[in-house]
Amino acid sequence: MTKLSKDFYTRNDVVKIARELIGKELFTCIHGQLTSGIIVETEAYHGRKDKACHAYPDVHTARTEIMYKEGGRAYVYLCYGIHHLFNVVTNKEGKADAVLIRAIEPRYGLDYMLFRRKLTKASNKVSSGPGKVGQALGISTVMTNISLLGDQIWIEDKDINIDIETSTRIGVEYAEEAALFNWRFLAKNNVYVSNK
DNA sequence: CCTACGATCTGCT
DNA sequence: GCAGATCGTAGGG
Repeated sequence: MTKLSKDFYTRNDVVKIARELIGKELFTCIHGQLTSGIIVETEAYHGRKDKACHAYPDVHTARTEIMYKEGGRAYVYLCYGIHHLFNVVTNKEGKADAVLIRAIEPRYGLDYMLFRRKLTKASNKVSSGPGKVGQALGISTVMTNISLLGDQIWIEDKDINIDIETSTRIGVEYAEEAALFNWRFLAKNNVYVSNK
């Protein structure tokens, strides 16, 4: 088994982890249904130091409390009332770092992902954006805080090598200087990365 | 209690 | 290209 270990997630460099997650395979097994995809787009959010992060400057609420916990768990929240966005919590307890998974290239269980997405034919519409990833993999806010070392959501290293590009993060124009950080990572020339 | 708005997506023009 | 959907979260009264 090549499942990523707690040591991978608890390191003190969320930007590096966001880059390293490109090319890893994200799995969910929900109600017995196994689905997976290669991660092709991520964004790093750096806790209390990052104006784009929900925990900035030191916000402790029922929602954000999950990000302050030890790395290696899921942070899932509802965006625009509709979309369930999946993040990987990283670093030690108290830091509130997380990586948003923005796009995957489907691998296992494509038919079931199409069903969840209410689509009939395969295309990049299945998983080319953070809301789509959540829906395709069956992830919802009730799964926030679950361990990534368990058997519902986990990530495996398949030794895949991918050319990586960087850019500024999407949808965080309000975050002043933090909006300019090149903390978005994407697989070069991959059709499953999100638009814009 | 009440209000404003968001780490988005879709459908229509 | 743009408006509408849709509701939990956070902050203020």
